[in-house]
Amino acid sequence: MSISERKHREKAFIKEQIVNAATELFSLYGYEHVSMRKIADKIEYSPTTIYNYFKNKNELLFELLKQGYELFYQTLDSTYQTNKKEHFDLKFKSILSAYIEFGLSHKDYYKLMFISNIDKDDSLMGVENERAKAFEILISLVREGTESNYFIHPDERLISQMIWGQLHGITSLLITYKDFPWVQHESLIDHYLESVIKGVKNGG
Amino acid sequence: MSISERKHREKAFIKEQIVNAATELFSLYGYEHVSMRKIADKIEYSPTTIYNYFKNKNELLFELLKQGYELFYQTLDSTYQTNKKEHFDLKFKSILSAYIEFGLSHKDYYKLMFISNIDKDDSLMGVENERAKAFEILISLVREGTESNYFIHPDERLISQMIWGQLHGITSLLITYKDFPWVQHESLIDHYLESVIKGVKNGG
Amino acid sequence: MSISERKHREKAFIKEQIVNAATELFSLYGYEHVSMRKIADKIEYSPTTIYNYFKNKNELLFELLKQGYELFYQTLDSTYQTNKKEHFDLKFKSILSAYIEFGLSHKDYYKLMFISNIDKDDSLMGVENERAKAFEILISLVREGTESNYFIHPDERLISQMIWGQLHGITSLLITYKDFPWVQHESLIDHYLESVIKGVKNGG
Amino acid sequence: MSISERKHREKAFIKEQIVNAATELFSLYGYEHVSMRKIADKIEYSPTTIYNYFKNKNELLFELLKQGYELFYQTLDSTYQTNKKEHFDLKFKSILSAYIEFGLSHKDYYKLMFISNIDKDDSLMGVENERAKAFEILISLVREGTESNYFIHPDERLISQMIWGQLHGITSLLITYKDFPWVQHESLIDHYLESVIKGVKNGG
DNA sequence: TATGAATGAGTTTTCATTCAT
DNA sequence: AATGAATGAAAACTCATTCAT
Repeated sequence: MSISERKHREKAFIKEQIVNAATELFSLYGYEHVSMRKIADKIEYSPTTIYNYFKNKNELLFELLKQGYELFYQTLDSTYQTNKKEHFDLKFKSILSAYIEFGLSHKDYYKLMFISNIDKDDSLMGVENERAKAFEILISLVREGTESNYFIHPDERLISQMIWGQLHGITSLLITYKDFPWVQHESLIDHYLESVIKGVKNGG
Repeated sequence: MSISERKHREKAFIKEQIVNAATELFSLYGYEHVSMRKIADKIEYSPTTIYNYFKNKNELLFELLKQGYELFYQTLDSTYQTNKKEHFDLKFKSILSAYIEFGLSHKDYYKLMFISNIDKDDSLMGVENERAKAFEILISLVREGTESNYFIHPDERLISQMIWGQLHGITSLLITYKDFPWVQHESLIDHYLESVIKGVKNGG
Repeated sequence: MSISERKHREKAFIKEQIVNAATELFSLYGYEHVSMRKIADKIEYSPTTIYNYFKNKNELLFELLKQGYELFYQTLDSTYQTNKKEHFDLKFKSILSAYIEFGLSHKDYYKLMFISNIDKDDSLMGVENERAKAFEILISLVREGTESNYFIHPDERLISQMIWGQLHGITSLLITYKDFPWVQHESLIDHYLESVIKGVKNGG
Repeated sequence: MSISERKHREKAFIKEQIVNAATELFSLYGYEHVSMRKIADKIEYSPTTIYNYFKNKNELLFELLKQGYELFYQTLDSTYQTNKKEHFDLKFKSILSAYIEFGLSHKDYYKLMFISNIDKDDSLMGVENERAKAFEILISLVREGTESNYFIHPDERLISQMIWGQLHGITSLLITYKDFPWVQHESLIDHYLESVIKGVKNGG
């Protein structure tokens, strides 16, 4: 390993530390309530140091969201690849399931990515494209379904938007209303998915 | 109209102005990003004046949420009353429709009530009860359905939580992602409702 | 009683109420920590009303101090009158005792009059004269003593200033350090007075 | 001098500047009337800077009082050490004299330490112990006196409280009533001390 | 590269006071 | 005489950010 490479890795490591600390704190207390100092304290660096890695707080958020969307994409994609050869029913359900699973396993990211309406700087617009890449998986799967007349409606945009809505609904509620008297999570999600599929699937 | 009554109305009017300005600004920029000064500027009063009507920023939020939940309740209840005698299918759909309609007609309120995860002061706990009252309508309607074996599952809590999830999903997405290339709203919502009902309704 | 007299009395009554409330609150929480609103609340009038009786907060303090000095004067004077014919020893001691007694019985006043260093508006200068009147009693008594060579020093100003210092010392400490582990108050004061007298009195 | 040491000194220097400015202003106008901005203005820094050195206004007061009590202790202790071997009369008088001297030389400190009744935060309780340390000197000296039957009363607590009262009396009056027509200071204090000693000393 | 020092802009809130009625 | 409404001024404090080293 060359010297410059080692330095590069160290640098990436600190950056990663910062992003991790920020993700946790942002999710825990909300973006607005987390000061640069608090992030710095958590990783035991000075606040100034963060500015050596990120131009400002917003860029830090940007990086964080990029990683979130990347992880989101990886999650959906790997599910997709794993089930590629399976029957459509299974493929479809596994993707829906993966979406919810992602949200509940990475509440921090999901909140920042899909719930919080953070005042996006112009510089933040970039990440929207990242999100699109992940959605493409869902859309192409739906397209596959429409082609074989699987869904109640032939418009793939309509169907995928409906599905996104339903997936987002339960995911965001479970995250936001942690203390609501939900029925048992697993059972709720199971029935929810069944219902969603029943709702969009052709026939009865 | 007596003098005291006029005064009372004036006072109520200013309070209303404050709440309206706050609602709009909170929803637009987020509770944290809206200062008392900004609210005051909007209604062209001094910041101090707001404190003559509300003890502090949190109480202002409280009032605002209370009004939101009240309106939410009224909306659902009037829909319920209107369709009381109708066939269950119609009754049921009209309530679901009313929920989404409320969210889209009062985006500001909906955001503050169901999307923003505002750090609620203890003093704010009161409004949670207001919300419960509104939900009671949905729940009792679902109960009516379960009694006649309308739904795929006999547990009214399960069914109503699923329905809330689905309603919240589309409503919050449409509000949060205003600029997303949605298919035509009306058509989307129509199909969405059909799908939700198909998904939870017994039989095929 | 004429109508104007009744009105005059009512007016005086409210003024008195205000002064009483203010005295209590000022002493309890400190002049700076008592707002006009708090005084108003206590007497169940509006803050504005106070301004119908006093030009501003400082004038209210002025009135209050005036009453305090008046009471101080009355206390010393009545003690003086009562013991006029007594032996000098007794007369003298009773005045010293009355001073301390006044302080401890009217901690509120004493604090405001002799301890707090309130930023006296020019308008407040007037009360200083009131205080002088009260001191005059002490001084004239001391003068009587010096004339009969009672004290260790012939200068009546010197002696009375020394005595004031000693009286103020114990009085202010007992008021300010309420929680100090004092020996029993009565005994402390008794011995204190004995000591003061022994200290300034001629002979042994 | 190493670089880190220089930095350390600079930091200590600014802290000292802040404390000095605060001491003077607090004493002059009262703790409540001095804003962080006013202190900052005096030392020509921004108000924020003060917060880089002290957590808040109360901590600044705390530091200041700590220094005051430390100086108080040093003053009494060095007087005590210097006169350790002297005759009790001299030793005793020199301590009394040192107390008054301290008050008049450091009026600002004395006011804040013994006259102002500042609403002490819980965090401030610590300094009370500092004060006790200083008093210990006076008390132990008195104890020495009582053991040899020097005083009019065998209770060392009684005697030391009486003495404190008398010392505080003249000191606080001279500080508070700067403009009172005092007889010549030096002479007043001399006679005062003589009188205090005569008052508590056995025999005549 | 890491950071200590510094700050401008902004936050919520309190208060004495005025004015029209 | 009493007061509701309104406000300018100021308070303590926080924060993202810059700069020199």
